[in-house]
Amino acid sequence: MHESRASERGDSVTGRALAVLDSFDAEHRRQPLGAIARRTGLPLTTVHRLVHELERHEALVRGPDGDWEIGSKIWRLGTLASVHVDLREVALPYMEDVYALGNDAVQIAVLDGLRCLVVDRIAGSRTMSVLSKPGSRLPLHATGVGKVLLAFGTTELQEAVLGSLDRYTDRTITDAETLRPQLRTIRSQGFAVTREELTPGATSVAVPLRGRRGAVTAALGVVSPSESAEVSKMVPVLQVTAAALSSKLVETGLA
Amino acid sequence: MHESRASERGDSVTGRALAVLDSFDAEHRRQPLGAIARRTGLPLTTVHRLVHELERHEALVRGPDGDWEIGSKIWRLGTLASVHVDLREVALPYMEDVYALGNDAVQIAVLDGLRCLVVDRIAGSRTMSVLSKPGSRLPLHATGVGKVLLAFGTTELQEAVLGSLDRYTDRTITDAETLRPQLRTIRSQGFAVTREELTPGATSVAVPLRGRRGAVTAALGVVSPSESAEVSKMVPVLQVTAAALSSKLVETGLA
DNA sequence: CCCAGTATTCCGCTGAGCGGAATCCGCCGC
DNA sequence: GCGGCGGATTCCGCTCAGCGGAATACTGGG
Repeated sequence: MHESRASERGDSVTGRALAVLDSFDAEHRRQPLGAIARRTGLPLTTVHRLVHELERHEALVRGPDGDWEIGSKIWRLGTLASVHVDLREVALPYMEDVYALGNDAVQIAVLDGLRCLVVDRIAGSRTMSVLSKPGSRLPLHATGVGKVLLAFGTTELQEAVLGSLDRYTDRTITDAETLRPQLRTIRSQGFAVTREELTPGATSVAVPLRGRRGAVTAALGVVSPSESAEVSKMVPVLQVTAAALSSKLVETGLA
Repeated sequence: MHESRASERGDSVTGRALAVLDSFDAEHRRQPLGAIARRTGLPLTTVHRLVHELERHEALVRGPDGDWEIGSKIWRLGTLASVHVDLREVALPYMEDVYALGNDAVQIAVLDGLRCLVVDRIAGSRTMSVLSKPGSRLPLHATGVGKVLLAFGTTELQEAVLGSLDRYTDRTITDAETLRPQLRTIRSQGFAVTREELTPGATSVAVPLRGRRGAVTAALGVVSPSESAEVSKMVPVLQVTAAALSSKLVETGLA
């Protein structure tokens, strides 16, 4: 299926270079040349030329074992993105405050297609290590922050997500008719709770963050071990923080 | 001087696309098309084609005002870079601990050419707001973390940096013969102090972080208002933390 | 040494990329 | 409303940068 010239598939050099970068993810942080070629579907020679060109411009670096990985130039450019500047940088002190109040891991996420994108999390050395890392894309229906984004999302989003609900634990809600009223409750009560729906042993609580025009643009949540989770304590802390943070986000211009 | 075809300047499409991305920095986070063309030196039409291609692949986004900015795809890819995964993610809990002990802003940095690259910093809502943001590139000779990296850097690095020492405040050391013995002291005592050398009112203390083979690969520092800075208290906290963190960094493979 | 897998090099071919020029668009001042 | 200006977009003939199959080199394990 990869027998025709790249140009016959209507892609540009820029597109192909970005496809190379896009072949990297958390499970494929470091890759040999052949793996990149296989994952992109591009001919080996093309990938070979592209990775070397990307290396020349510091977008990729090559480790001592010859494997390729994303270079710090990309990271540095990424710190200019709105998700970093307008959200993460603004939210971080507030997340610190939430963390200081309960020593529970704190995270923020935004909507990204049909998933939520974890923007950052605060986790001291004593908190849960299962917490998803920045850059992770999580299911909307099985995480606190995801449910918030889903509940306050468009009808189209909800229908698309409810159309296929994957299972992660035996607590995951995979029945649309069970989840739909939950979303309505989340909307009205202004917070979401998930109990071991993505990860065994982890309970999370999340609230919406609003940007300009009051639109829900992100979600703030905490994740705790289920046996020590204090939902009724977490909710007011999160809601007060979210109100202050939302004001700040309006100021700094998050869309 | 931009009259010849791009190809006559020996650059590739990939290189030019990356030059477009590279035209963005903290002072030019959002740019109109013409500004990108001016800053890259590429013809307007070329830039026009490239930004639209980059937008197609989510590397750039366009704001409501028509200006271009870095997209979250780049940010997400950046979270795969070693500086993020192997350093920042590992160091963050330790930085939290340092912060919790003194409420002073904490930062980590790595060497990047002849400057230091700020990887992250912890600053609650009550700490100094002049602290440099992730992705900032600071002078080596005028910051605590920078001096550490310089002191433990190669002779070539030191000579290159000592060759031109810019002034930032009236406290900045711009005389190589004053700085050189300082670097030796930093090496032997294992920490660096700067007092208002980059920013009026800010004192910073920093210590080295070591990766594999004991090489200094990063620096950990705190920044406080000069009137409340307690250097003699900060140093042991930083050094103990750095020892623990360095062990961790060896484990996780930071080069 | 042999083999298999991986990375690199080679090179004739051609259409993707080039960019100056023309056109369109939006905003502002009169 | 009009004109001017700055910025963005479109057009299109031209050509060499990019293409990728094939050959070659390299590396590691048996």
